Amino acid sequence: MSEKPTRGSAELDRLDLKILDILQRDNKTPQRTIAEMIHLSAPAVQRRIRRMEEIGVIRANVALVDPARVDRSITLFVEVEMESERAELYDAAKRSFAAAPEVQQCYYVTGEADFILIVIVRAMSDYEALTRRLFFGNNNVKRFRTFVSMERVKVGLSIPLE
Amino acid sequence: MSEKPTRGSAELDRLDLKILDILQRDNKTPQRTIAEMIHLSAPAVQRRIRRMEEIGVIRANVALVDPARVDRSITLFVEVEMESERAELYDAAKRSFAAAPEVQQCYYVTGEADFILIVIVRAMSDYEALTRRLFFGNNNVKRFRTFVSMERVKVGLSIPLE
DNA sequence: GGTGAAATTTAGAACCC
DNA sequence: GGGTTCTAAATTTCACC
Repeated sequence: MSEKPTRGSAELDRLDLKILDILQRDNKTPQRTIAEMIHLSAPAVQRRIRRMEEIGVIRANVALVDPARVDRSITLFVEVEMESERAELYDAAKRSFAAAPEVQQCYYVTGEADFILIVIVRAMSDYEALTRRLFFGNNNVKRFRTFVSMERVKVGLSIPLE
Repeated sequence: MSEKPTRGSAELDRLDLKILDILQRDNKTPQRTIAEMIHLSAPAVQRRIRRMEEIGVIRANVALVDPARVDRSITLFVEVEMESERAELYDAAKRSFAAAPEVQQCYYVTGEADFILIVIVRAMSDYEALTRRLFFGNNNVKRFRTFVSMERVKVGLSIPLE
């Protein structure tokens, strides 16, 4: 896990965006096929992909798993409001949230809450245990509100590119 | 008296879960390497992956793109509360939310809101335009609250397995 | 950025438990 | 039914222009 030293070469042209658009849908698409789609040669496509991986535009290549099919059917959203705004306490909370495997995503936000967590668990009892650990076990957590997902209307993890 | 093993559907054994655990981190991992890691042969791994793709356990294989690096740096969370609970109106709202490219994820939830949206835009002006389209343009939207992400503390790529 | 050949990976068939 | 060893096809990778 090394930091990326913001190269000046982080610019993406239209062809790079087209490649990303394809890989966001299916990163198993052969470079040859991509090359035909954007009128380039396969090695040129390969070089662009490698560059985007190196500079961190492409964070990872992953398989998306349906939570319901692996017995992790419950998705929850949690708004967390903190008591004190001291940086050390915030950082401690961040670390504890990020360390929990049930916490799939965690964002520090502005608005009527301080953190928004997306939690995936097998059963509500697992969530109850998590709340005791993360929230009731932290004096700096003033309040939290939970929303239980009943339906994933849209799951797209891809970012709209033009 | 024969038991119904419900084979061929969604039964996953420990080896399947181990494979998923690997592919969720890096789906470019060669089958050969996976095979070594879980002490199996490459074709066996290949058959298991193919099966999990066919029955929908693996939803897709994608590249994860850093929004900030493609000039889509603003992530927003929106709680939407509806006026009427009529199914037709809900479905219409679902469709309009899902159809918007800026809406990366949409969930139907229980709690003090009806929908939670995760929105990614280039600039706040894009979000303002989106609110006019989706919320102010829909009489059935009673209220919505927006949270602006200031930091991605944890970016959930994978579902915790095991 | 393009062209070609080599190396790696994936896909498939035959066989065994 | 699932696993293993083999071979063939496809893809990625790396020389070079």
